[in-house]
Amino acid sequence: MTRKQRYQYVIEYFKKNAPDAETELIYDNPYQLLVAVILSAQCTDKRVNLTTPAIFEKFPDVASLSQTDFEELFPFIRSISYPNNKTKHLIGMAKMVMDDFKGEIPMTVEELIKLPGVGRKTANVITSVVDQQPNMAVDTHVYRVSKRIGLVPQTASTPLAVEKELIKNIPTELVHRAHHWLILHGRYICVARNPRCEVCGLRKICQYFHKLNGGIPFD
DNA sequence: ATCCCGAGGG
DNA sequence: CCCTCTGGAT
Repeated sequence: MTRKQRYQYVIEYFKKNAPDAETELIYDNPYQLLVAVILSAQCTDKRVNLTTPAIFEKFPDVASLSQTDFEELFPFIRSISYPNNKTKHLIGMAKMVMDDFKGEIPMTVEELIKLPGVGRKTANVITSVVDQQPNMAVDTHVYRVSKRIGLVPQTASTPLAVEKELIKNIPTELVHRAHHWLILHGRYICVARNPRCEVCGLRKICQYFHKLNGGIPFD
């Protein structure tokens, strides 16, 4: 099976069997989305949603967030992974937006990754969701699933390499939906440990499944 | 007990 | 490339 055929198969599958999201990050504007995504590392959306309302009430915009300090913000972040780092990142991010970007959250990947706490994955989320740019955020789910089902060569060993490969092969108009599909498939079916291959409609073309089963297809 | 929905730093 | 940060989910 060629790579192109593989993509066609996977896209057709997801078009017919789009996974449903149980929880999504809750936000009203780009500022809130940026804060939520920074907080989401190694943490469920559900838990992030539990903490953000209080943060958004106390700090309704970048300007107010830029004026707080560690002691004031930390309690809001306390129950999320890496609270020390994330508290510093949020304040640093807000200060830089005020000082270097005139209080407006920048909307290019190159500018966004200059912000503390914002790496390539976060920058791709912001630009694609807020500005509909055809960017692919490669988090651990997208990375794992893409490699398992063979959308990218096994030699693609970094998130950036996987991102380039996916962007090269997925039609621009489908990038946003494909991102969603891969995330949710990874979150609910193709989980890191003990993937639920028995309920996965992609196992027929899945290299990882075949490897787990000694190269013998399930059906 | 062990793993996990990134980023920064050495 | 490796390590660290960390609480919560399971």
